[in-house]
Amino acid sequence: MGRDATIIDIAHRAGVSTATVSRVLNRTGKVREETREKVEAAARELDYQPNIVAKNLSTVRSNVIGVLVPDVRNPFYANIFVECEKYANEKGFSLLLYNFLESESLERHCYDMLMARRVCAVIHIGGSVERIEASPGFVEKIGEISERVPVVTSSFVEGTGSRCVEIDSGRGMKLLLDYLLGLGHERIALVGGREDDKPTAKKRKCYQEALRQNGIRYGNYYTAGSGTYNEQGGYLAMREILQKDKLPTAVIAVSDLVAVGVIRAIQEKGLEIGKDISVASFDNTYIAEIMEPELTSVGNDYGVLGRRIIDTVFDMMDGKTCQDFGEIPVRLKIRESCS
Amino acid sequence: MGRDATIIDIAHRAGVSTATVSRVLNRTGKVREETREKVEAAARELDYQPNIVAKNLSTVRSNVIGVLVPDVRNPFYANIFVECEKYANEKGFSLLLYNFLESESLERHCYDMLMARRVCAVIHIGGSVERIEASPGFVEKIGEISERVPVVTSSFVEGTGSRCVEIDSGRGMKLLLDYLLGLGHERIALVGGREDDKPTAKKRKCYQEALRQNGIRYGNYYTAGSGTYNEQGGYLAMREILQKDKLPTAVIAVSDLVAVGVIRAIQEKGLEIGKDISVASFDNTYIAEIMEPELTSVGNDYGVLGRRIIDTVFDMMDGKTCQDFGEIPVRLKIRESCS
DNA sequence: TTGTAAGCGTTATCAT
DNA sequence: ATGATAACGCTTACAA
Repeated sequence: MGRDATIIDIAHRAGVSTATVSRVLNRTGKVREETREKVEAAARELDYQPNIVAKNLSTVRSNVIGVLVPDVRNPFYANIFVECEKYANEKGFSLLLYNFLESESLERHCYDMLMARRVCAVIHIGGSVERIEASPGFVEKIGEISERVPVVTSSFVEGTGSRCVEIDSGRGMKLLLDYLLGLGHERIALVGGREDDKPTAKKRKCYQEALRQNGIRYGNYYTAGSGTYNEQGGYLAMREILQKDKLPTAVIAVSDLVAVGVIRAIQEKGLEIGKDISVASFDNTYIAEIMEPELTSVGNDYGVLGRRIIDTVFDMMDGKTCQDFGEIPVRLKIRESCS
Repeated sequence: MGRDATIIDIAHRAGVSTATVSRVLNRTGKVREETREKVEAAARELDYQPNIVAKNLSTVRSNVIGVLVPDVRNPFYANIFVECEKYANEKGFSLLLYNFLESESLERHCYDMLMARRVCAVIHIGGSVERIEASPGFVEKIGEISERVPVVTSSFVEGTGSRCVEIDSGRGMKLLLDYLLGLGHERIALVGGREDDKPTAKKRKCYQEALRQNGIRYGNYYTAGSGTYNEQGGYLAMREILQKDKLPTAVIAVSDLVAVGVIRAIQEKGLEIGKDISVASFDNTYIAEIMEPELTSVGNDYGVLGRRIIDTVFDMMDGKTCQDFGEIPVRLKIRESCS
């Protein structure tokens, strides 16, 4: 099994210089038609596969983008990843994925790995970038890195060169509330999410404002939901709520996964979803579709989110003075869990 | 923003040669304690980050492993990816993930990208490697690649240098059937999966054998399920089954996702899961946990699967004459969907 | 239009 | 124990 063919081999075979080969292969610079053909033929005959490692070293610019997410097993992040991947691959970029699994130290370590690999950009969704109180050292780190390569995050990280692509969760909450209010609900609970998380904070703020504007005050159904975003968190939070004497008629979960737990708690109590208590949530992942009853959920189009993220990365790489994108629009998908 | 510090900078600062710096940084070769300290200090002061690209070019051996899966949005693949990632990262390897999204041409293209990036190994789960009739050219391609770098697949690909790590779906089927038979079921349907897929074929074979051994013949409930592995496929297949005059008392879905569709069809018909018709499935992903009722499912420990895959990759890289691992054990997780 | 040759940041082989 | 220096495969001024 001989070593891979290199441009030197091609150059020899075609009787030209490596420079010419490079020019042909990359369609950069002028070459005579005849020469081009000779080179291309040689490349084909040798079954040439470019060595991107060498290319990257030479150009000091790799074409892999590092992607940091809490956990791809969560469909929300998987959706984002896949959509980003589609557009990135189209442009010849690959994605190096790291799951930091809720571990802050791992999250930090991932950054080191990304830098060591000289990724040409990093996309950081969730985790530290969404903390209201950034953990010490984190902002410095991201600031430092964003000086070297484009960094795109899911929330604004002040004092760094990073850009963010945010989902319009404020509007999402408004859509949800309008819908529920329109349905006649007045006792609406909000469940899940951690206290110090920006998207959650935004949702809560909108929630409180909207209720106030409608002259409703049921803040007592507003709960931290054990600070998590998973089923467990939703379940525990809902159990707590179900102990109160005056139950809500509707509950909004900060994510589909949380809603799953909420639903479980409600059903366990012998109540019926969409009848005794309506449930709606954020994200609109496939989880919402497979539940029974199907979940009414508000979410963004992951295709446009992915494209925006990648476009932002490219704009930054091109040195364009791009500002943060406006928030990604969301829409309400009405299914069966509310009435 | 000055360029990154290189080992040359460190060498200057520490007053030694780059060779020595390299030896210190990689703990390879002997260096005087004093020298070591000087170098380490210099590295620290310059905030040195190794350039893995250069290292890879120099060693002709990258340390990223390419991972090919149909779609990480499917929790089954996401589980595998995350577990592989854990062990790989531990050893200083990163995973380059590609989703080929059921597209055979994309699958092929992914291979080219992986090769161009000089990944040091490839892990290929699902898709073409599981076809009974390999698509033309595919075996050649994988054979060719497996001559260059270790290739680990989820099914045996004959005539190539690849190794496989298989899940013991035969045993899984047996567990499921024993359980169901023990519960008194005799009319057991099998739903989902494509005709020309090895794991599915294996399940079907075991299914038929086990039924025959028990003197049961309900092959008429055995269906191709529209050839898919998703909810839609399960739904359609189950609808078909529900039109027959003699309904099965239990159905086995080839995956949790398929089971979701099966359940939907059953409930739509006004029947009750676990009472009128029992449902069980393969994979035991979190989907099985969030369903209502919770799904009885047979699956493997993704932690051991991931470790086996990565271990196999390492063994192959070390040139160990490793044989295929025996099949990954599975176990039955009994929940509420059967009775 | 094409060629020459100097990097890109490491590693690893020889010397010393 | 350490230092020179030739790779590794490609890009890209600069020359011709």
